[in-house]
Amino acid sequence: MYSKLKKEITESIEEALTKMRIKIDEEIVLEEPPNPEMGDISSNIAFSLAGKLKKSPVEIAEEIKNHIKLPLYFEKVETKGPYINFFINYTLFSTKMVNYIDKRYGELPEQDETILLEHTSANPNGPLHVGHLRNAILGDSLKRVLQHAGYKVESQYYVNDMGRQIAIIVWGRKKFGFEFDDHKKIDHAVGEVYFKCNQELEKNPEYNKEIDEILHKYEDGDDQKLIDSFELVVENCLDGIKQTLKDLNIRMNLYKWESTFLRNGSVDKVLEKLQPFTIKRDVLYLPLEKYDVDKELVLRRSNGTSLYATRDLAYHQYKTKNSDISLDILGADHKLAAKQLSLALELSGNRAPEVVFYEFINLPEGSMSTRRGVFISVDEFIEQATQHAKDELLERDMDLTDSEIENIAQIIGVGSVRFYINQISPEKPITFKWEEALNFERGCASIQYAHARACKLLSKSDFDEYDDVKCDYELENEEKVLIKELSRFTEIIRQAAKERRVHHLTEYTLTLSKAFNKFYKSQQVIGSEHEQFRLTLVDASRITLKNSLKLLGIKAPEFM
RNA sequence: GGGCCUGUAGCCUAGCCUGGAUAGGGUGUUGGACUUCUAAUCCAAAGACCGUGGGUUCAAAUCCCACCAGGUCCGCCA
Repeated sequence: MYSKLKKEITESIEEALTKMRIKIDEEIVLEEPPNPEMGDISSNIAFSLAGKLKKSPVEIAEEIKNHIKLPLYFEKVETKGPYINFFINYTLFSTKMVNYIDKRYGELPEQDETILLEHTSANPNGPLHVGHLRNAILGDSLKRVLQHAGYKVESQYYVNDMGRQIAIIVWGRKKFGFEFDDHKKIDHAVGEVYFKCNQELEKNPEYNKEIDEILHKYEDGDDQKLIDSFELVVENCLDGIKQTLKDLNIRMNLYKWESTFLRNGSVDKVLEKLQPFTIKRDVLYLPLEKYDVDKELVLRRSNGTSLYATRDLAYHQYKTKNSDISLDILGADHKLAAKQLSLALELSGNRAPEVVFYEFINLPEGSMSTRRGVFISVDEFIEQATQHAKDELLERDMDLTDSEIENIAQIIGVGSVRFYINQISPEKPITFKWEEALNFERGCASIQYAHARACKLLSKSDFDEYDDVKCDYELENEEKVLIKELSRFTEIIRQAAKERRVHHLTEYTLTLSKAFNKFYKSQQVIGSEHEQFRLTLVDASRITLKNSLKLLGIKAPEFM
């Protein structure tokens, strides 16, 4: 609705300018005045016309104001210096808003395009750690936003089963008899073996030859026993990872194994298409200096085996065929590789993916590494966050059963984990500190709390949707602010979907909950003479809060 | 050395694409509000030469250039 308000203002300004016989080329940009007393929406068009008309902006603003026909939902327009400020007619607008918001609020019209969104795709050589977390949460939240914005989205996890990492584990299990510890969650047990193998490798780098050999054999695909042992490692580890993803409210549509593309011949097909552009020395490579990339892309090793990039090329060819948009979530360290991949895809007649990059999450003492066994696992992070929430719940002594406490603590804990990641722009590096990550006040919990408060109010009053509620009084400031925030929801989703940036929504949800909490604190709902309207407003807030949280992959408890 | 990213109160962060009014939040600090729909809340105070220097502009956190600091990439790893 907010964008509709803006559109109406834009049109009325254009109309005024036409009356004044002024033509403009640029788009009319609207903004929000710094203070509600100055109005709700404003235009600074007078500035840009000043040079052209050789008049002072103040004069121009005044003149435009005098020609303006007040749009619907507005009650006043005035100038303040060079600014033209519009005031919303809240009585009218609020009536419209509260009746407009229903449980599908924020959904945009269906789009024709399907998006194949690849995210997480962590190597199955250990549990997900906090570094992977950013990929998973950014990816899943983006999926939710894009779906809400009308796209058909399929999420895929690209399973890297042909990597050196897996070969190392297979090798270590055979050579040293390392076994997965039954007492541990399986992905953690795999990670532990991986760590031990690497210690052996470090002691004796000669072993690397044995690993190359294993890798070569796996690629040949003749040794069924070897294939089985690769699959055992990968499947086991993946089981653990899937559990973690489930805990995070993430469901993948498909797990696509890297080896598929080698075994079904599509790797060879891509290489054929690229053949005119490649050079064969001892390796097969694609030179890219022409395209401003200094580093050539190696497609086959001198021993004839393929590389990650080769198989990824085949995977992206599959994406080209099976979707309209390929969207990848990648760490910023993959920027060069992604550029090479994109060029190779275009040369082979395929589509380059859109990529959302994010910077690393490091520990204060340095980067995380599964190989060195230095990392904080996502499981541990969730556990700590949940424990923190549980302590808080117990302290409030709310007469809940044990299972209710467990359940709500989990919802709050996971929510805070997701919120923590979503709140920070992806291009910003994060140094992970427990005290910051576990600090929920004013974060996710305050949003969930606002939602729970709304639910409680509605249940206490036996609220049952009223038809055609009318606002027939001068609203309090807190109500106006809340209404305005509610109306911005759709525009935020549109923007987040378009920019592929979820964190606008995080910011919005926080602002909305703050507006609701202020309203709640300052205005009586039940028993007030405006009870009917206010309850409807509470319900509209409840829905919008719930939908916003849902898009962030966060559950909204009805009490806490 | 070259490419990319980041630099906003003690700490964390939004705003930068698309330049406009007093740089928005949070945390921490100080003070205040539960006989009133849940105080994970609300109110108030203090705290910012927007990394530095130049430029463009009526107007720069925002655009351009240079520099400084941190991160990252430049594997026949993934």
